[in-house]
Amino acid sequence: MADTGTATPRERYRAQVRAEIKERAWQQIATTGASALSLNAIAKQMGMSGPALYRYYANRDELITELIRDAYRSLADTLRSAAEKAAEEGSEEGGGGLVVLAHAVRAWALRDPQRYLLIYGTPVPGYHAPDDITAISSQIMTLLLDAASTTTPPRRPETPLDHHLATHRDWAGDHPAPPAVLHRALSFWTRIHGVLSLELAGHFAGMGFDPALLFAAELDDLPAR
Amino acid sequence: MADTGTATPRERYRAQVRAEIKERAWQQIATTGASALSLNAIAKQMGMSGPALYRYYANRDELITELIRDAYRSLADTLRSAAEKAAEEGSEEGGGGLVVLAHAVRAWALRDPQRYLLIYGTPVPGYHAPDDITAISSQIMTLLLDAASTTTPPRRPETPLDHHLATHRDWAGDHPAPPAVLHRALSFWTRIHGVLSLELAGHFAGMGFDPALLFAAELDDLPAR
DNA sequence: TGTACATCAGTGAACGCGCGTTCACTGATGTAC
DNA sequence: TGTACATCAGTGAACGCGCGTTCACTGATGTAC
Repeated sequence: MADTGTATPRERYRAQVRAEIKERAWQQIATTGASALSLNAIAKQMGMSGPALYRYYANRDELITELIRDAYRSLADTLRSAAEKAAEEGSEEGGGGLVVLAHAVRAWALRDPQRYLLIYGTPVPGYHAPDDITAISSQIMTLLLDAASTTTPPRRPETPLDHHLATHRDWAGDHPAPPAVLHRALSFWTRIHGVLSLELAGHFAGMGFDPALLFAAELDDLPAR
Repeated sequence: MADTGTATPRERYRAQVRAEIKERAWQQIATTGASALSLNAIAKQMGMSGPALYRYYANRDELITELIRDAYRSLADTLRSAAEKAAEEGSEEGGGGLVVLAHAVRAWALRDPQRYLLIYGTPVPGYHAPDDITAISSQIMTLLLDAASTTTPPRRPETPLDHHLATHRDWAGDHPAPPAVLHRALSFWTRIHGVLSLELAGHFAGMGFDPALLFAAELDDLPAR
């Protein structure tokens, strides 16, 4: 996919088939959920026999891992470009870059709900993610922290959580954000997820209100402004 | 279970076995997730043959339905008794009864994470809940609305969400709560779920902070106070 | 209190299914001289 | 440009497994007279 220029025809073909397998896998996840992902079913859909897939993925777990990796990467890319756009426009009204980021996440999640749920939903039983995936997911946290930092410093008394976060900030790595910003980023993340995951899981169905407005309202009063 | 007094020995035995089946089912769900629930495995654990379970549950779906029903009922009971306790103590500091309710939900969820996730997590693929379950889940919403009503009326300008909720309140039934209270109840629900579901799904693992403090902080600035 | 019958729990065999995965093999595609 | 060989995609058969569910049957428990 990346450098098709230097690739041999065989390599190009391989990449193509791998891509199609993933595409079918996403379709299947969208209808039956991730835990029911079946290699044989994918092969049948592609007009191949089951064992043929083992030329492309060592086993089922490797395929799922690649799907999760792709999902994380796609989300990180989406956030990155949204952050850049926010920086260019210099839109400081409201919650700074965070609001732009939030709507980017929401759009990304609604475009393909199962992709969001594969990452942030109930974990696939018996599956454990490899290390490089946690690395990408911490990239995402960094993007959130950057965006949360673009607002003016807090003008509020220190909370117990601030105090706690000052010394419990493994997840922030060496990011220079102060506790109030860490709090802001965590609130941002959990509130977005709260609305989004209930919406995607269908828990607002039949309730009669527009989730988009609740989503926006939850962003309107993030802490530390 | 309810009236063992008037029950014949056979009825009592039946109820007992049904209860044990459910107990084993919960154990199984706790380790492998709900989508992997297997009747045969439960039977084996109980030292019976697989088909024997069909004396007690018509099929797998009926068992899952009962588990979900029990979970909803248990949550509703927990909320109800927490609300009563809050009313007795008359604890109006902080967020009124909502804070008490929130901690009741959190304790309930942590006691058995998979039970919470069975209700509010990613839906079990291919399963659709019967009507009486939505009835219990709307009881829960009513309890939230009651608790959200115990605080003083809002002193803030009307938001777009308030405006929207004034005419989009199917879920509130004939509850007399004004839009600001509806907003408060929805925020309460989604924020609780945001922190709790990420925590239960293990997404805070390795981040190094205490989810309880974030949970408390999210309740500290609910809207409409 | 004892006998005849009905009810019901549980068994074992069986059906059909789909799964992940392995293995030996065929046939096409690319590579080296 | 042509031949000999290596690489690699894909097949079909097979293994072992566990699943939900049905069915005819045994044996114990309760009920009616």
